[in-house]
Amino acid sequence: MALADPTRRAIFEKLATGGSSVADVARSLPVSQPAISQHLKVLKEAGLVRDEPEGRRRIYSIDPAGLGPLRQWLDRFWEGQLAAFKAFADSDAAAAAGPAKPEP
Amino acid sequence: MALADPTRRAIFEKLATGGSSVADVARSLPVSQPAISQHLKVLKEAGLVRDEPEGRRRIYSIDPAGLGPLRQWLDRFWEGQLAAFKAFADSDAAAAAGPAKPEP
DNA sequence: GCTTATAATAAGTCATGACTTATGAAGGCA
DNA sequence: TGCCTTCATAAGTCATGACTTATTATAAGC
Repeated sequence: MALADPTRRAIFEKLATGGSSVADVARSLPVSQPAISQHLKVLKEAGLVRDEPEGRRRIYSIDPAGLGPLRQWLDRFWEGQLAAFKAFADSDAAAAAGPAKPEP
Repeated sequence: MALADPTRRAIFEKLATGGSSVADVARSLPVSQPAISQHLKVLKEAGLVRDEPEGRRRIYSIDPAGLGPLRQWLDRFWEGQLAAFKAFADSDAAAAAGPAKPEP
């Protein structure tokens, strides 16, 4: 998971507010510029980020094409949780704790 | 993030199909029993899993009380993505690529 | 041409954490 | 009580990866 690292999530959220140059991202975080470049490389390979040269700078921004697969991934993940909840609802523990939700 | 590790996700998904003993989980994965116990400890501290003694075994299962916060976390996270998408929709790149979604 | 700004790569350090084997603790059963 | 099963903890190994400094490449301005 490319978004497991907190620094990478911070970079991602920073870019969520709009495209930024590498130096701009580096200034907003307590890490060096090469570290930012390395993180951006990972994010780019994961399809979550795109870059575009602008003069001698390079503007990074969220890649909207990557949001779809990410969304699907999260949805699939969450379906697992719902299945788990259903398994719980059908279990004895649910009866003991009191039903939090009526059976559909 | 307690679910960053793939082994821990496998354990979580295993428990999503129903409560299991530690040995049962260990049999379903190519890691030793102590490793499973250590992972379960992390998941338990994260509030994602609960345990209950049953005889000399210990049954672990998804903690439904932890699903709410997890859901909120995912939702907040995804809101960030939507904001990013909106930022993209308002940008020049969106105009160049063609609007994927009309402005609300 | 040369210098400066910006970003990527190289190379290496270091902490984190996932895993192992060995051992201890506690419950069920003869 | 002693034995066996089940799980947790201790202690240590080892790989991964996040970070650093140093260097290289490309674009802009003199």
